Amino acid sequence: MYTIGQVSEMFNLPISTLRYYDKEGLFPGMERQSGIRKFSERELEALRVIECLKKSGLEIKDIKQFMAWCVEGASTYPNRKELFETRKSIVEAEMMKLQKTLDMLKFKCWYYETAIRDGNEERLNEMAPDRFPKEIQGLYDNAHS
Amino acid sequence: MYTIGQVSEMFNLPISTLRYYDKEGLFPGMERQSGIRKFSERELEALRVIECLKKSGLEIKDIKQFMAWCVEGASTYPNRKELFETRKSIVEAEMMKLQKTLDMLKFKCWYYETAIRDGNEERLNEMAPDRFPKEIQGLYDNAHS
DNA sequence: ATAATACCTAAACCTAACTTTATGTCAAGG
DNA sequence: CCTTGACATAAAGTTAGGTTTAGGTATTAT
Repeated sequence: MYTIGQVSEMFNLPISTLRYYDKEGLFPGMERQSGIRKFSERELEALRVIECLKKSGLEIKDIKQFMAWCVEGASTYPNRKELFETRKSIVEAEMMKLQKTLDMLKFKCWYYETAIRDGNEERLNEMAPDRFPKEIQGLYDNAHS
Repeated sequence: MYTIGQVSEMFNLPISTLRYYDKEGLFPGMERQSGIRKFSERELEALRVIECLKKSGLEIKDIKQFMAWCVEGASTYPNRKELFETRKSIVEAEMMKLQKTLDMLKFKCWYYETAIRDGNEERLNEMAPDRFPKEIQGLYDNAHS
């Protein structure tokens, strides 16, 4: 059993955030001893799931729904599975977008390295994309597709 | 030359967003004809960079700074290059975090598939992580590291 | 000529996810 | 005893990144 302060340290989250999560119903049925929250292993796992679902773009109110399903029991397994399948697809799509972003950033790094070497952007701006070095062309194409 | 409505369609961005970006100084020196914005190829490329930098987590005010550097000329090439290098590192770190998130989501998909087959979570909850199927163990380890 | 469109501005409004503030309880140490 | 530190609550405040509203201008179609 952990106090809010210990959990705050363990997860590197402000105490105010943990209290906010609790208020929003993200720890249904958390124990208390004379008003003081007692975080058990169940709440720590909840917190891991919260961080995962948040990162996947899920809103607090929908995380609350998931936690409510967990309390409801075996009948909600399909709901929970579908939720994770959906978040998985969303994160996969997000990673592809981020890869494009990354390719654009790498292209721009090359662009400015070249501009610094040249002292200006004239040569770059007159260069057709198919005259870029081959690996840069790949970045450029992916970033602009 | 394009009107704000055309650019809105091309980039699938609300007109209000384009005007907001302009107000925030993200299109320095954009042309106007009797008050009406004229988006040139320069602004379209700016917009591509804006979307890229936004996705990398950069704030509007810092994107404005970058646009100001572009106006300033060749002396700011090093600043611009460093900005892109930094964003690149940040996006790379972000992708690793997202990969962990994804592994957690995949693990949970397997978990609920199994729970549905078993009808309950008892067997799962008594199973030590090293008894998970091999590919699931990999996901679990990465997600919990 | 009038009505629909597409543009313009300034300023108010919105939302999620926290964070801060003000106030209070309680246990342990000096 | 009294101060310090960790906990508690309710309610107000914050922030970024837009969006909406209210009011106006200018061009085009009927």
